[in-house]
Amino acid sequence: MEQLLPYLKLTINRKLYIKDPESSPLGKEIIRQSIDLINEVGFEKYTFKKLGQKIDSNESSVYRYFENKHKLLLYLSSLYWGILEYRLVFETNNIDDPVKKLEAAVDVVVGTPQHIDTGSQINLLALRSIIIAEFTKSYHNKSVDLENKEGFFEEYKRLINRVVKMVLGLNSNYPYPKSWASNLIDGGLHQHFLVEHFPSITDCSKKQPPNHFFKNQIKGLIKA
Amino acid sequence: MEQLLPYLKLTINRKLYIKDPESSPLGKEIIRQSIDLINEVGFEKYTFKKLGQKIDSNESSVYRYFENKHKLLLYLSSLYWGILEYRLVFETNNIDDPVKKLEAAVDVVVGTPQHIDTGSQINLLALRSIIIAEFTKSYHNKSVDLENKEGFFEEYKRLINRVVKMVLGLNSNYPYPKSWASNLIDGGLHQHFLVEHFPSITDCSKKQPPNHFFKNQIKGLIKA
DNA sequence: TCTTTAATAATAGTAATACTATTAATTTTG
DNA sequence: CAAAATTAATAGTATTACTATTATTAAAGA
Repeated sequence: MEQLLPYLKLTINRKLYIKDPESSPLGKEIIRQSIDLINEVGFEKYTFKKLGQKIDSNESSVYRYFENKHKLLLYLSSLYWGILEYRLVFETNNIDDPVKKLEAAVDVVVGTPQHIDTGSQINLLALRSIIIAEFTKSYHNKSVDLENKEGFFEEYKRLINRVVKMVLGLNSNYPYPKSWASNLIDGGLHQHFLVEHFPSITDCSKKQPPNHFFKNQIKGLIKA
Repeated sequence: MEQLLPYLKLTINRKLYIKDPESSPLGKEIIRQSIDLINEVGFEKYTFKKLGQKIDSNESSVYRYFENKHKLLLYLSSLYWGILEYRLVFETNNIDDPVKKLEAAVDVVVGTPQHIDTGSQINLLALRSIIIAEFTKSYHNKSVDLENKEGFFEEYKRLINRVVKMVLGLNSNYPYPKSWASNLIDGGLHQHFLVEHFPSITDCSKKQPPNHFFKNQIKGLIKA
């Protein structure tokens, strides 16, 4: 199992929270309901005040868990990528054929999220919607480099590097394994977004989801 | 010349501005200096007040041109995509070989921006930096669908659809021409961002820029 | 040239946001 | 059961994204 399980719970960078939200019912409620609220009103209109009301608690109580909403978004993102990493390793572990392995990886990484028991019950579909709509905002700012140094994007990068290995397992001479993998993650989110909001510039749809588009590229990868 | 030139100046949606910034020296200064200022401090910290000071003018004067900074970002984006569309048509017009044509398209669309005379002198490299860092924010919000209906993303979609035609010119049976083209635009920006901030998850660099990565995919497109 | 109009500048003000600080009430734990 | 930790409630601050009003300057028409 590639010593993975210890990650899932543990790797969310401690600097992302003040008090571990997994350590109390209020903390878990903050996560659960933040996902719903951000999904509902969007990250810009989401405030700790509104969240406090929603969870029958208080703005200042939320601030005891998270320094600010930006950090909370980074936390949710890490959670999402962590869950995907878990499923990625789990679901590709026993596949030997490198093509099938990468196909399975694409399905995990850009396909519909499968439920997984993470202790607290979170709405994974809502979480993915948030990631699709808001993840880019978490790094498109002037403090990326600092926050990257602090390790706030480790889960994200680790996931990508797992895909990179699978691409190389398919064709060790392919010159763009990292770009292909990072484009898979980012592009997967983007195609999902287009299906919802800009259907005229994507061939993907509910019936032909984004993972099909990327799996279609795999044969090209072998020869490249 | 595919009746293109009339576009460039004219197509920026009138609803994006209150008073056409091209219609006065102050307006042109607003655009020019906004590009510099956003590039410098980031879109979040960019305010009309700061801009007013920078151009030795006034916050309220800026508001006479743009309803808010979100509209200004949409304006700058349309300007950028409009310029690319112009160059795209111009530089691929005389190429018959569909592979070479698409390669040229990729170079225009994700390569380094070439200077073009747009009347007012704008810093195209700075504008591209803004697009790389901020364009996704212009549609990742709750009003996308409305704003899309209003035509605020026409330049963007038109550019993509021009690339779509070239992909189909190469292989009319390829099932994902739109997704490939939209992924080219979005993924191109993303790879540029990675080169600057997350070099560990991209194979691209200054020497091996993102357009190489996408041109490498073209052969796979023919057989797909 | 004078006058009207339009464009711009200056100032002030408002509602909302993203917090901080303080104190009070409640829970947990040793 | 007392001390410590957690949570709730309230208030306050700096900044932002505007709106409104008035004053000043420039341009354009008669």
